[in-house]
Amino acid sequence: MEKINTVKGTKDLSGFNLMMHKKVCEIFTKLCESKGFQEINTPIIENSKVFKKTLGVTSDIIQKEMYSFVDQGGEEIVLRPEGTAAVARALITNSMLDNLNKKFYYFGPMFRREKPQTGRLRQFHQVGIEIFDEKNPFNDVESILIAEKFLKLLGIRDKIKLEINTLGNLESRKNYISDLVKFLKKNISRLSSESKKKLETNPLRILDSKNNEDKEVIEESPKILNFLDDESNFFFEAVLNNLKKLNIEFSVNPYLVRGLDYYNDTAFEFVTFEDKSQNAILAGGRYDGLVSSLGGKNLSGVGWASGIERIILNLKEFKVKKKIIAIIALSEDLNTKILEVLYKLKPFDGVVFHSIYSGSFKKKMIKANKLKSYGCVIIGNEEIKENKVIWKNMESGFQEILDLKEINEFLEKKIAN
RNA sequence: GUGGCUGUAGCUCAGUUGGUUAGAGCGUCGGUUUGUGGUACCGGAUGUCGGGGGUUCAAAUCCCCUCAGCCACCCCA
Repeated sequence: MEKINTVKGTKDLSGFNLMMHKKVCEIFTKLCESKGFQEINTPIIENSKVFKKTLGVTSDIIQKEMYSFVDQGGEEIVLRPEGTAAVARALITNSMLDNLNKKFYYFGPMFRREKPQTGRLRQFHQVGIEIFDEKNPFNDVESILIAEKFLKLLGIRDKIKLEINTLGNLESRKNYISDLVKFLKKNISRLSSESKKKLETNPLRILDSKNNEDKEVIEESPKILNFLDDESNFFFEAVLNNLKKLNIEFSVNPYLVRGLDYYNDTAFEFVTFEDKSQNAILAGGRYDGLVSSLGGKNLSGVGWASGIERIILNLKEFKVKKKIIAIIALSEDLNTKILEVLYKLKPFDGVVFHSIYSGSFKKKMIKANKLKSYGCVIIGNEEIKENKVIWKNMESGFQEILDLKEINEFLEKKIAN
């Protein structure tokens, strides 16, 4: 029989891996809830317009990475490649633009048809936040602050640096791009062939090229910071000053740009220090035009998204201290009693009750041991006649007998230490 | 999408210039008799050598194609 595998770039999640996943989401959820964010859960399939109208026709995502299909009703459907545009769409769909609280968080799978590598999958998972509001630098800082806190809670902040830049408002950016293009055209012979193409389609992206020849040209090229108008400049300074006051470490990277069209002004990235390919752990920025480009009112926003798989790559193993308690009976005719006990037991935090039904008694003990049980509840033929069971501490080997009636209270004490 | 590397039991790998029934460690399973695990000892099982085709008397080993993973580019979280 031919073995059927997962689709390229997708993974089954189970066991330890799944647990890490859930842990990241749990930390994220708790943090966001405590800071007044509310969860939003948008569908995995969307009308393709949601992204085509917002991400930019020159972006790789739109050009070649979206999973799309025409459904039986003739509608062009895509598997969502990212979360921000979908959340913005949801606000419009559900008339939430005037809600008092427009801070949202989400997590879930995203889909992009890329060539898979470590930290780059076709189905990957993101957590993210969005703050929709008037354009206000404090929101930019708050979103960065949440990111900062999130990475700290995960224990990976020290592996990661924060880089920040501004793309300026539309006006500033337009002026900058025209000058940049002028300069690059003069030096076109020195550019890589990739960058030559981008000159026509997406000149800003030339700035973060890793090609050495490009880098030389880029160093000499005009800088966005010199093209900011007063408004953009004031906004960026406000963000930076607040970060400084809050003792958030960052460095301004004038070559940091965004791949998606809807971004303007603040752009930031949390990247690992190691010089690897998939080193952006968390990235975001401000988007003024997003909501209106989807037909909503003129409402600005700022937010970020982070790849769960990339976080996990940097995570030291979480220690899960789950205590396993095996429930076994001396003979198989007592298996019904196991079920009785299992049913009687109340759930304890961090405790897993594991019933074992088959094999000789010795086999069951071996199995309990292999499960790394903290203890065993043993149902013995003699003891059960008096409604008693045996408790065995698997670390010390010490055994005692207890009343079945008091099993919850008894175990509560045993588990506590 | 482009280029490079890799692919042998569940896992980590070994496999000599092509040459008999493809190996090790770990894990797994069974045993060392009674209502008690861990250590020790003994024993068993497992592989279409990623898949397909070709060269050859003979292929895990050479050639071609393909798939998957990894690394870089690209892109991005």
